[in-house]
Amino acid sequence: MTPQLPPADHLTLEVVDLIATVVARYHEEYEEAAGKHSLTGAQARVLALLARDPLPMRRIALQLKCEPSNITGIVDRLEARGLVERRPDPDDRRVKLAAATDEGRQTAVRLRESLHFAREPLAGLSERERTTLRDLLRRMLGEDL
Amino acid sequence: MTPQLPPADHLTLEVVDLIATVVARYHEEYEEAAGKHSLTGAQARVLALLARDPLPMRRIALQLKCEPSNITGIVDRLEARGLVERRPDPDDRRVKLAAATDEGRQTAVRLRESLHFAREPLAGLSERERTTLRDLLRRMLGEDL
DNA sequence: TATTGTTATACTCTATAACTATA
DNA sequence: TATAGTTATAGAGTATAACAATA
Repeated sequence: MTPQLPPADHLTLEVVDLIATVVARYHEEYEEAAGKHSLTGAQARVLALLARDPLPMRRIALQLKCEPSNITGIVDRLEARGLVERRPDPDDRRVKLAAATDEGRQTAVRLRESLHFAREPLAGLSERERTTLRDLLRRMLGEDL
Repeated sequence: MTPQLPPADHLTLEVVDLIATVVARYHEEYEEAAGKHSLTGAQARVLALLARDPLPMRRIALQLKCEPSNITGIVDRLEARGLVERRPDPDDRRVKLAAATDEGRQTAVRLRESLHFAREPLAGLSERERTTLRDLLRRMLGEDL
């Protein structure tokens, strides 16, 4: 069953609305930044993941919360552009490890640098305010961080 | 040119990371809530818009920030399910107004009620904290609200 | 038998360009 | 001629089901 919630007061609805705006703004900027590198959002997310560590295809699907069959195509397209490569896993010959190439890592870094969202607006807040914001967001998100 | 930003400090990066988590969480819940009503995310967003007011196709595209040609298909599918209907605009015969049906409005209400995100976690904050969060988010988002 | 990655299929969303009917 | 909505098309993401190789 869906948990029952008390009727939301005006203040809560206002905060929910602000969060929805943040979400919309964040997504626009992410897609725009990806587009500047001729990447789709999904490709950019996978590349950002692989820039940290090589991962089995299955693990990528878990991170993106989509079916493993979809990852095949996304990695195919990244591989065709030389940003990612597939390597065998020495421990399990069923597994393929997707890994970012040097060029892929460079692209990931430039992508992250072009993602100004939240960084630019946060510059308008004092350190004390940013700390408050951090603590409130942490409590909102709960223990599972 | 992309505006130059000072190198981000640890605190700022942490807040950016928390916001990214909020964004991811919000999207998961939105898609899940839409799915429970057999709607895609795009269909749910359009339905939510039309539940407030009838809109010309063009205006829907502006709100969703996509090409007008895409709206045709989305409204087609909502119309096929009886959630939305197309009406002529008496003032301009080129324009078609998309409007939610009674059933569409009911679905929109249930959709919004099943969107617990941000409402549930916010319940853990005091009114004073929610006010602080609201003010900080407002300042982050700037004047263009 | 179970698991990993892939293929095949179908649907939706997306942008682009061409078309129609109005203005 | 300009605009609103549509159609046609192609590419990408998504889920489902079936498959080969490996465990």
